[in-house]
Amino acid sequence: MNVTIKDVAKKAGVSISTVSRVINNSKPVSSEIRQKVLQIIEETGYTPNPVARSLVMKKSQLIGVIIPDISNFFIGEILNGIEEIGKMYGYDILLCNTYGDLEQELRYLKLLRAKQVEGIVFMTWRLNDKLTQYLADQEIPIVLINRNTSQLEIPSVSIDNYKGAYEMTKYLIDAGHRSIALIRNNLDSDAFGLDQYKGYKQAMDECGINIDERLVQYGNFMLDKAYDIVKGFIDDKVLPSAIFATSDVMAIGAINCLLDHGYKVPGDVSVVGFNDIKLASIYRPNLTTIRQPIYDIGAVAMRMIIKLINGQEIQDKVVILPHELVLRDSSK
Amino acid sequence: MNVTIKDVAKKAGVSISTVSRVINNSKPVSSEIRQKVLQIIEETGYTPNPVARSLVMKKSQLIGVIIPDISNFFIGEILNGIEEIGKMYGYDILLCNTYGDLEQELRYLKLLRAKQVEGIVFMTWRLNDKLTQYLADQEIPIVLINRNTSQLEIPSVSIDNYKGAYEMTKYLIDAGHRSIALIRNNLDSDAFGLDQYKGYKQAMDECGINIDERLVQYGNFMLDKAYDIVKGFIDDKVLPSAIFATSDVMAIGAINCLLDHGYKVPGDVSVVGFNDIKLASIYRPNLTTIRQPIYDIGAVAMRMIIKLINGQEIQDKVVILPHELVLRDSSK
DNA sequence: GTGAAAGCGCTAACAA
DNA sequence: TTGTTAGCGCTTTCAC
Repeated sequence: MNVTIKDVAKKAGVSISTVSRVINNSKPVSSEIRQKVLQIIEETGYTPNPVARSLVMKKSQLIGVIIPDISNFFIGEILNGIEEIGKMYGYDILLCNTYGDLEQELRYLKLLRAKQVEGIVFMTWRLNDKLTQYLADQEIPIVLINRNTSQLEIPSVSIDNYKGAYEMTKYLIDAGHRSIALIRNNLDSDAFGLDQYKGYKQAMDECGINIDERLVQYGNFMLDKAYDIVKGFIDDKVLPSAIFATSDVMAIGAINCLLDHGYKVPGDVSVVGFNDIKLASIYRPNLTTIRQPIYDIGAVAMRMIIKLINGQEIQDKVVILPHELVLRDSSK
Repeated sequence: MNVTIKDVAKKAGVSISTVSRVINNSKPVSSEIRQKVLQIIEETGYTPNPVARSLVMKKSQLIGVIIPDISNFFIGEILNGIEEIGKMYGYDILLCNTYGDLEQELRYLKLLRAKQVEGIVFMTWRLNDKLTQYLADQEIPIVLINRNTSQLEIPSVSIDNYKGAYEMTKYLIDAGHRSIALIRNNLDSDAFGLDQYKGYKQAMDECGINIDERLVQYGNFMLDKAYDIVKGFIDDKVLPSAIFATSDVMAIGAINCLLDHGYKVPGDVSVVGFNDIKLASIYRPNLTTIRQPIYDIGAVAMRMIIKLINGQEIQDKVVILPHELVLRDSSK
């Protein structure tokens, strides 16, 4: 059996309230007694039981983190940010992997509340109205990652996907490309995917380039899917001079396909990505991409949650972090 | 305020014990009453408070997972296995990221016990005697990942690193290579690194090949480090015909360096890795490597912990999963 | 400044 | 089969 507050009180010859007071510094305690208690705590190696504490205080020092895929390169980096800030403030992380399944997401949202988590960092591939509404209705703080729900003002942190996609497309156009494929995700309910599409369209429109609908495809974040799409371009003889994939992983899928079929990148086709995950600069050719401050996204989200938990004021509920066009070797 | 067992009892006109019984199926309850209670639970949306439950039962349905780096490619895949099995058995995961720091590891080990986790899955880069002893002394189940501590018989799951390294080296030798560099990790306290070295040495010895000590270097799992090591080979004009890196990431670092300096892989130098992370077959050239069943390692570890928690018998405390030599395009 | 006692929401003897 | 009651380990009034 573990040592409890009772044991400490008995050994110190005081009441448990007194012990509680010295642990929490909640009320003045005469310094002699305080010393004595501290000494006993030291001797016995007593640690307050967080579960009991949770029960009475309805607090847990726990933050729930709901994500669609732990092994995803992008998410791993975000988690680092979340974890580090959490640790800094003494919060632990209850991790929930949903595989993007709505059922799971709702289940976890419920479960986490039951587990007395004090806040939730939520990330999903697609955000439909039902989910948004549900999130908005929660009484514990929730911060969304990578999705801004402009209407309902749920706290969120992301980059400006519209601008990012616009800049990338503009760069490609300025480099002389006229036929530019877009491999985007296939989730229409997904605000950021839509934003990216709008950015692409805007740039194309501004420059008076007609969008060839055959070149706008849904890749659904998957490497293999992107590979197949490019294979389709090749088979259909509509291979563009540039391919813009809205995730680095899809860009790599595209390049792999081109390489496998004897095309040179960027010699024959320029391929660019989005996110700048670690892999983007590991892979050869290095990926031209839009850099998101991935670690910071996690860190900022966590910082927000903690502020929210403490009832601190936050200026902007919707945080937009800066992005950056990174030119590397996969495009020209 | 949330609805509690009391509320349900009152509304159903029964005692809280009865409610508890229908929730847990712990004792027979007449079916009329059961129906009534179930109905009220449905109506009110009542969920038992796990914290209160934890307190009284000293159980939490929580398993602590201590790992050195969430964003590591290898670990992400392991976590998938852990998570999925955990979910299957109703366990949640308390995630702890240590960055391989011993202090953190010990701190978390303590913290997790205090949080009433029922078991711990532990993974670290290096395992010294102090830590091993500490782990062996814990009274809650602990399963080690990727390290087998033969002496103390702590439950663990990994592959046979000795054999894996032996087979890989043998393959290289059989392919005609005589100068084979080994880029290993630099942690001598680390059993599996040592095993890998032994496997390499054994194969070399058997074939009567002298090991050129200049070609055995410490890469510490880091891509950049491996890159620099190969740069060193080039500068020192001791470039071997094959490089065996004990992690895929290091192998990729090596290849990148070779590519950047105008060498062909595998034309000029064969490079092979270890682990077979997803990246190994995404990267071009595809990596020849030793495949570990990464997902399974996590899954099996979790399954073991759960058995241990339930006091079930487990045949082998030290589980060795099968590995496999995967021939791809980075070697010849 | 200190202690007694109530209670957080639940489970599990023990009675009935 | 059901209800009463005593805790689990802690914080927090409320007296003193």
